[in-house]
Amino acid sequence: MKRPTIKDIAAAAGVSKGAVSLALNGRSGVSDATRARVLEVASGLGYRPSVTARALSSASADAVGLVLVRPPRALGDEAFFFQLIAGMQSSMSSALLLQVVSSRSDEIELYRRWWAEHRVDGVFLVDLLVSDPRVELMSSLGLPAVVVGGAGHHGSLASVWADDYAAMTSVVEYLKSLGHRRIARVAGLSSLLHTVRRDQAFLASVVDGVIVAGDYTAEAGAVATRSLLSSADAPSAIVYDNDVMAVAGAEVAASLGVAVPSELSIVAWDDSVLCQHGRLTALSRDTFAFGARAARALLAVVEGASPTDVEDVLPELVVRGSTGGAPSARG
Amino acid sequence: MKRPTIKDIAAAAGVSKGAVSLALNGRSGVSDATRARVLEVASGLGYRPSVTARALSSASADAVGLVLVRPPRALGDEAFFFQLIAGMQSSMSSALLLQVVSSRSDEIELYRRWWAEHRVDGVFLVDLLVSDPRVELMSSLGLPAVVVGGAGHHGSLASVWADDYAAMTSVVEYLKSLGHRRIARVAGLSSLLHTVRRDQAFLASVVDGVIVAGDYTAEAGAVATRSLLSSADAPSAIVYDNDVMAVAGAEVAASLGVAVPSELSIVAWDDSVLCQHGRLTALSRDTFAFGARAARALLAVVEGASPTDVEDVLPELVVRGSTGGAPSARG
DNA sequence: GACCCTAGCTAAACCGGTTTATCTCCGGCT
DNA sequence: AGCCGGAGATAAACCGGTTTAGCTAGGGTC
Repeated sequence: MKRPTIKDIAAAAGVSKGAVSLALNGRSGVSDATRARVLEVASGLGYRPSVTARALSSASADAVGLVLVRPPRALGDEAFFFQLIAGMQSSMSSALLLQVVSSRSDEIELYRRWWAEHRVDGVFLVDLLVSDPRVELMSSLGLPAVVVGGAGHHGSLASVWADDYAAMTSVVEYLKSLGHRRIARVAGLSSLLHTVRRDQAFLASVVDGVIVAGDYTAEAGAVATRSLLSSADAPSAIVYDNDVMAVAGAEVAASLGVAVPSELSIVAWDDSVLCQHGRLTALSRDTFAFGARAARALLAVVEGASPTDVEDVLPELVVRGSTGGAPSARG
Repeated sequence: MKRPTIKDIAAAAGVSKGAVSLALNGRSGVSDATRARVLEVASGLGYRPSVTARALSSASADAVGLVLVRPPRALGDEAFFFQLIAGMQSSMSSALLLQVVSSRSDEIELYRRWWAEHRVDGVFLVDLLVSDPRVELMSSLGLPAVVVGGAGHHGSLASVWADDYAAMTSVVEYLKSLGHRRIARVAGLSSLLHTVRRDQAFLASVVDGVIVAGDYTAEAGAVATRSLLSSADAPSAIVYDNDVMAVAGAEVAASLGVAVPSELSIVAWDDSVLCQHGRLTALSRDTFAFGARAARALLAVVEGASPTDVEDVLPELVVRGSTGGAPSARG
């Protein structure tokens, strides 16, 4: 069993390969009559162009790429990425070439390869680093790319981003309005750009703050929480950088006999089923829509549009049962 | 900026394209001296073969495919698939071509296309239907494939599967040993093969059972639970087909004032952070390892090994706080 | 009627590999 | 000396498209 090629169409329609190519791609150079005949023959034979062959002659590859740098085991728990991918897919007709690698250098190498082989039409850049070599790489390669979730304005690349600074400020202001003074932040990986942004915003608006490093795992959330709550000047509120750490923190608090929210307020960054069920106040954003927006931005760039910065709507604070007035403010 | 091609290597080494190809692929036909020189030149120039071009001449595409049929929005909540994908990636050096489509016919069309274009070396088949046309399709196309999570023994295809029948039986036996007689099952999509298998096992081992259809969403879990608990002969135990429905069910029970586990026992199929946090008794399997196993099976088939059936370890029942003795058995 | 243009098409090169047919040279055997 | 065989290499075809150069026929212009 073999699928028809452009040669078969040509033979069946009694024209040359070149004419078939022109006809199928809607380009001038063939008469309307010929075009019609070719199209008819093509659909009659169930013809589908081979993206592989097409990519070889430097046209579209009909796929976009996404490389994730991460220990694979850890990936499965991060609903964020799957939501994002699902959203991307919803706005793309092409396929997504996904690969998980373990080091940043492998990632760079992979992007180079994909580019050299016309394997993808463009790529998404996620987990932007503070000074990310990929931005420069994309520009020099001329590979269409969109930065997802950076801080906006990355060289000449398109980007889709959310204002983490403003979001963090709003969270802190909310906690301050409840009377909290000593507030802790359990941060994400410090190499990531958005972590730094959130750190900055946190320190700028907080009265008496402390930042503990974390890595998005439940373990990190538990360890950080335990150390914070057992210190002499324990905070009355903790802001976690993701849902998994927040839930782990809530459990540690419970096990230490620290009541939530009367003695400790908890806020999670990124809402999820986990937060909903744990009744945690969370900073919610529509990751699916975010992914869809990123996909549209990438497709636009691939099609030659000039790169734009799209700012996502500000995440919304969903107040549930895990936040309340500061202990001292209640007397 | 342009990457070196095989032609550049040939020119630099002073040999023909063909010789370079033979040398690089370790095939006979060139002398050791020539081979060494070619390899040296190639690595000196940082040469990487183009998978695109290679795929065109009917060799490896260096990618495997996975098509998910699903409304994209729903996808993000299914941690199962992301875990699976993460596991697959951990055992593969090649990329994964992922596409989400909305209909079964689109899925079939996509597999045909990918095959026709040598775009993938093989594919994973998930969500196997009761009588699935894809099995026949893969055989007729000669496209290497591995059935993931079916019932084992699918035509001539390799498969990686878990014994859902035995697993369901063990769950029911466990509940029976606690004194439960009237047991309900909130099932998954009835078109899926494993749903049917679980239905059969459930009905075969239960004393007084009832099955309600669901679709893995929290809404379905809530609706089913509400209707079960408000009926005249409410069950004393419910087995849900996934974690999301189980958690939703637990919340409905709480809102109706039905105590868990004293008045109602709950078991979830597939463990997750959600179950851990909700203290739900769950049937746990290592989805990540499952994915890794599937990837290895696919690679083996791609490399020409004869298809094998790999049975995964039996899911293990993790007993937490949501199951206990039946009300009547306690007096 | 000679000339030029253009529409419409074909032939051929090209993309970057693999594979096959062919050609040359050298050594061993009788 | 003559013949055969095989190693080592090259040229060329091929995969399935795109793209460019070139050819032909018909119409308009002077």
